[in-house]
Amino acid sequence: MKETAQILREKGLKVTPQRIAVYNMLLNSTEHPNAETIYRALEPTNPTMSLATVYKTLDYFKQLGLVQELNVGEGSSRYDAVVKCHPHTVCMQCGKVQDLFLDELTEIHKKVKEELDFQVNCEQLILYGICGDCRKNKIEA
Amino acid sequence: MKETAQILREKGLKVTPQRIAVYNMLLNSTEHPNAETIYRALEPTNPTMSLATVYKTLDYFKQLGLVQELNVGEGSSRYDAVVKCHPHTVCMQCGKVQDLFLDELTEIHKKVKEELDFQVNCEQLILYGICGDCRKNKIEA
DNA sequence: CTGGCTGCAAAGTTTTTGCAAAGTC
DNA sequence: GACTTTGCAAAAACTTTGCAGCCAG
Repeated sequence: MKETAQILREKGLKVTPQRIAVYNMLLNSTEHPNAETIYRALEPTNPTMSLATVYKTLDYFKQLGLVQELNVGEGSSRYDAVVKCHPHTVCMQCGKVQDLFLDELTEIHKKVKEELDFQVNCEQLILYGICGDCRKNKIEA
Repeated sequence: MKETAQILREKGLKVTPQRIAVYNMLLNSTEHPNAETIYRALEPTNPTMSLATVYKTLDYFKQLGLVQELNVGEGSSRYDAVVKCHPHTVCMQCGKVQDLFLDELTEIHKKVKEELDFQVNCEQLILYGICGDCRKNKIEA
């Protein structure tokens, strides 16, 4: 696996501890954290880290295609280091956000192009519902 | 067509000029306005209308299923009086947001249920791209 | 060194809240 | 008349900005 430092350098960014920390946190997490969550996770190990830097860093990363911003209807944006367009499920009970990969979407792109003359670049599909765990807990309760 | 006043009454809401105005504006527009836009559109005819009331009204409507909130990645939320879950296209050039109806999504719901044990209630599919008009203008320019 | 990066605090946006006055039923 | 709803202003929540000092290359 490529070094985070090298990836940043290739994108023309200076390599700083803050940037490495943010990117690694996103790579090693599946929870799609928001800026605040990233900040709080990194604060203990990077005592000088500031929330503004997290925002600035995420903004750079987003523009350089290193991360994807995701808004599932909460107040704040979540971030995902998986950059390729892919759907997400959002559990309306526990709030968990999970990745998902579906082939069916390419067909939809084609159809929309033909029928509406709309050229799709990227899509965001958010499936709201109740995850298996929460359904189980509901029945037990 | 059912009277707006009657719809509100059936939902257990008191009928006020502000609520009628907001709901009618959403019904008669296809632009998926945000709270600010609604407010500015109604201000001339409803001089006492306030932005806070627009927000409160939209919040009631959302909870009662009269409108749908839509976040396409701008700072603010847009609102749609078409309540049934349906996809939207967002033109990355002109910003236009359009409705779309696709049957393919029911299949996706079924697949996600079977493979991930995730029960989908509602989905939000946003297709980002360039609309026909903008592509035409680009070629001409 | 030098230009980009950080961290702070202040400001900007969007949305929510508290409460007195007004309006609905 | 009882109880909501409104509108104002203040506050909250999230994000961006300005700038002095710091750090990577």
